[in-house]
Amino acid sequence: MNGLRIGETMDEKPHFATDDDVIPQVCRACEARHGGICSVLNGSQLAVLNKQSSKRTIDPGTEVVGQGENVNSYSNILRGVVKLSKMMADGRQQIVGLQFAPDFLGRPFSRESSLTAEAATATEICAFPRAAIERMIADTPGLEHKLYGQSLKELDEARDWMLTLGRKTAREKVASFLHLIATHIDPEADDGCTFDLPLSRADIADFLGLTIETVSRQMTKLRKEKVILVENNRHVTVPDIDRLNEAAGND
Amino acid sequence: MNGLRIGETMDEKPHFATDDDVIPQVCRACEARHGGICSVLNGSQLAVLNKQSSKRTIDPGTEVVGQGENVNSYSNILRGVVKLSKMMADGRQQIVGLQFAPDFLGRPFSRESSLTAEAATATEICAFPRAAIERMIADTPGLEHKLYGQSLKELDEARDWMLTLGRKTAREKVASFLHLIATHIDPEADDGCTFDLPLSRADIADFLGLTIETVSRQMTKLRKEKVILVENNRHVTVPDIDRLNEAAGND
DNA sequence: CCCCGGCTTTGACTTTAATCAAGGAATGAG
DNA sequence: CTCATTCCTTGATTAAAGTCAAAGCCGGGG
Repeated sequence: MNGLRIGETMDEKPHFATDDDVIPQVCRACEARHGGICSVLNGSQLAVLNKQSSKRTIDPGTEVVGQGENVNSYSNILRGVVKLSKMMADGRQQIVGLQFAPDFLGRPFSRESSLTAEAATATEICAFPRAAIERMIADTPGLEHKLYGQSLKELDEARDWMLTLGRKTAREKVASFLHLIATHIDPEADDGCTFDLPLSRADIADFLGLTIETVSRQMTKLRKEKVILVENNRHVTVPDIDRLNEAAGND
Repeated sequence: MNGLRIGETMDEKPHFATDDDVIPQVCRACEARHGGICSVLNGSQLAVLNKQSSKRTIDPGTEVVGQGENVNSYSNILRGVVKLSKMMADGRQQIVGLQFAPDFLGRPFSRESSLTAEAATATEICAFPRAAIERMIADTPGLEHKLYGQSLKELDEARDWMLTLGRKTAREKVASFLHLIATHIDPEADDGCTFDLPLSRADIADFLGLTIETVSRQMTKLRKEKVILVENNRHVTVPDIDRLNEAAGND
């Protein structure tokens, strides 16, 4: 990105340590210290945040924040998949994003959530009080930079998905979804990856703007054409990611 | 938002002026100094930027940036409407956002544009070289904060639109579009607003994930039901914005 | 082990929007 | 003014996805 400091740890160098250099014990092995927002914080900032943070495990299907609710905490996703969705008054629902570890969960500077965040799989988060984060953002430009970066990434993803929702066929939509999951869950495998779907057919339908039945039919077709292999409904193998990508309409 | 300085002008106060207080002549009446990113810059910063900036008028249908092109400048929209769109290899297109004055146009920290920006109406922009803005972002936290704010706004809008694309009927989509334009072009009018559509039927179709014919049919229906009045294809009057909002599925 | 519940698949039929095909207004050039 | 072009509307037909209904699969509890 630009010239801002990325907050590398100085653990290795033997020198006279200050508070800023000491990483709290619980943070050391934490996923969020890698790619997450905590990677731009120094030791004393981590210590401050850590004192107010609480780790929570969330069962699939449990809401983290509800649409229209007041938000009093933000969090880092440490494990699992969180779905962000919007609901219309008559119950129609659309999933507008999926978040994976170590994403930051929450929309800064907005008291009321315009969407629902719900665990799709077993999920672990590290939650902070609203005020603690906002104070830290205000006097840590690097943190705001990091958050800005995530929001730009989410914006790119949202716009990609708008193309999928508006212009792709049911078949292409399902293939696009499988491709999205494949590249997020099994990022290294360029060829022949395998994973468990984090979403039920109903969730997939809500993500793709389709019905359960249509998702099921298209999955069956892709299976019969050997673009994917499916075991036990949830477990998918993609023998050739390029073929899947082609089925998704990305030439 | 938070406690960051919003960069108010000090023109009025009689005191010993520094360079920072003097607003360049051309910026004084500029829309971007109001809500745009220039509102967080001081006089000397505006002067620096101003020296490298160029105002340009862009005809409808002209590309500002092309999908896949390298980006070497960013700009402020001073007048008009810019459409952001994505195209698939086979020509299917989706408009993924509309930008109005005084929005900032460009995606910081990405060399290559993932979308096309094209003037929808006669548009005026103030363009800056890439490097000038990025340097200024790096040492002006208030500027990055402002840009972050715009990106969060765009993300909210993108997600709202995902619900429209994925879950609304053709009628609701068209009504949603009209509502969006009504609230952006004629923001004060709570009741009985009137405006010119900035987009052709083809563009509206590309924004809504529909065909031209379906857009036209739904416009006709809404006209026959007196939800809207249409003159000369482009000029629309909304007698009751709540009825339009209801037709858009927002109860 | 079997039964029950939820999730998923499959089939028959309906509905919505897309496609194909004319025809009609508005705009601009000559 | 007239013609040509582009944009928009309307109608008839088709295709894609939705709805309704039933049956299969899988996992957990008794």
